[in-house]
Amino acid sequence: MRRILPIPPIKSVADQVRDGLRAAIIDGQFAMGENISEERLTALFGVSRSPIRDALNALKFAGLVEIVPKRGSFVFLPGDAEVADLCAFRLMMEREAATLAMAAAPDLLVARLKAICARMARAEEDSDHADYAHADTAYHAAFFEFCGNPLVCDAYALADARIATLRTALTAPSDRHRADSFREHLAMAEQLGRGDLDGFRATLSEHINRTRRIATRELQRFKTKADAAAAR
Amino acid sequence: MRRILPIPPIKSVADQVRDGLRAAIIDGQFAMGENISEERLTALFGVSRSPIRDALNALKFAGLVEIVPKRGSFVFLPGDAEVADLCAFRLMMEREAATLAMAAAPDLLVARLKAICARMARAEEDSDHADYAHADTAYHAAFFEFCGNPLVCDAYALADARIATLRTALTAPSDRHRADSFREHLAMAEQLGRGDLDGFRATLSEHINRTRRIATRELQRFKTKADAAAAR
DNA sequence: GTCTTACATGTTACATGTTAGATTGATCAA
DNA sequence: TTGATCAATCTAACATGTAACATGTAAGAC
Repeated sequence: MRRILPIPPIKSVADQVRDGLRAAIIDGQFAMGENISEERLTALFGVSRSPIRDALNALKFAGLVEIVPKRGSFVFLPGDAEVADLCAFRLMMEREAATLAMAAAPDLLVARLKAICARMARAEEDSDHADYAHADTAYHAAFFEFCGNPLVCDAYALADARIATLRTALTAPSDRHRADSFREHLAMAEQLGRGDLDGFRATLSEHINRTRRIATRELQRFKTKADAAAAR
Repeated sequence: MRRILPIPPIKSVADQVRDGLRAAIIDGQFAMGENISEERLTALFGVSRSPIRDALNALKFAGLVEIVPKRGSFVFLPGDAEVADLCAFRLMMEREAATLAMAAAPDLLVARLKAICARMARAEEDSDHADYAHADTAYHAAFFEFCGNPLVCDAYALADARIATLRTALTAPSDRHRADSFREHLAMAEQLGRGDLDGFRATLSEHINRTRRIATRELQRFKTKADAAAAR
C-alpha cells in the first residue's frame, strides 16, 4: 500500500539524546576532555541511564566520546597524532568521495558547493563564525551526499563529528584561517565545475594540510589553558 | 608509576559476547537473515540482556546485525545493491590501505602476504575450505595492519565482518572460485613485491569484481533455498 | 466470503536496582 | 617526611522489571 502520511517521524529517546549530545559537543557546549558521566547526562536530559548509555556508545564509534570502564565518559581530546590521522583519513575519503560524486552527479554537487560558498560569504559578512563553521562542515559533507555509496558515508561518519568539533573549537575562530579557507573552498568548487579533478585534489590536499597545522597549533594553546584552569 | 603491563587485559562481558557472536555469524553458525533476539542470545550466552544489547548495538555498526525496533534483531541479509556497495567500498579502501602500507612497511606487508598464500595452499591441499576463507580474510586485513592509520582500519571494520560472512557462506565453498582467487592473491603479493602498484591495483579490482559476481549469484541460490525452507 | 477488529504473543525500549572496579584522601606507622 | 593501608566515593557494568509497540491470528460484523 502507498503511504499517504509519510512516516510517524518518531525517534527513540536514545537517538534524540545521541543527536542532541553530538550537536552540543560540536558546538562547544561541552569542552574537549570534559567529563560527561551517565549520571550527569541523566540530569541534563531528564531520562534514565539506559538511553544515555546507548547514546554514549553510539558516539564512541564516532570517536566523539571516550568511555573508560568504571571511570567515566569524556569528550574526546586528541593528541597531535590523532589530529594527523584524522586529517590523513579525511583527505583520502573526501578525495575518493568527490571522485565518485563527480561521476554520479557532478552538476548537483557543484551547485551545492557554490551555494554553500555563498552562505560562507554571508556568514563572514555577519561575522557569524559559528555559521561559517557549520557551512564548512556542510561543504565537505556534500561530497558524501552525492557519492552514492552508503558505506563511504558511514566511513566518513567515523571522523566528521570530531573534525567539526575541532573546527568550531580551534580553527574557525581564526580570521586568517577563515579567509584562506574560503578562497580554497571557492577554488575547489570552480575546479570541479570545469572538471579539473587533479587541480581539485591538489587544492583539497593543501586545504586540509593547512587546517591540520592550525588545529595542531591551537590545540596546544587549548591544552595549556585547560591545564592552567585545572591547576587552580 | 610506570605501567609494566600496558592494559589490564580483561574484556567486559559485552565485549566477549560481541566477539563471540561476531565469530559465530562469520562462521555460519547463524544463517544470514536469522532471528537472534535478545532473549535467545541470553539463553545461549548465559548472561543478562544488558551485555547482549550492547553487543548487538556494536555489531549493528559493523552492519552484521540489523535491529528492527520492537520486532527483533536479525543477522544481516544483503540485497544485490548492498553487495555491490560493499565491494566498491572494499576495493577503494584496500587500494588506499595497500598504498599506505607500501609506503610505511613494504617488506613486512609482502612477507605477510606471502606467508598467508602458503597457508592458503595448505588449506586447499587439506580441503579445509573454512581455513581457506579465514586465510583470505587475513590476507585482505594485512593491508590495514600495516597502513599505520587507525581510522582507516576502523573504516574497513564497517565492512570486513560482512565480507567475511559472505565469503564463508557464499564464495569459499566454490572450488572454481578458490582456484581463481588463489592465483590472484599470489599475483598481488608478487606485484607488490616488485613495487608494481599499478599492476596490483588492476589485479585487486579484477579480484574483487569477480568475487562480487560469485557472491551475487550464490546469494540468489541462498535466498531461493531460504524461501523454500520458509514455505514449509 | 471478505473485511475489520480484538487479542495473544514476541520483542525491544526504557527505568531502576545491584555489583564491582578505580580513584582519592585520610589515617597511621616507620 | 614518607609510605602503606583502608575506607569513602564515584563510576560504568551488569541484572532485571515494566511498558510500549509490532505482528499474526482468529473471532465477529456485514
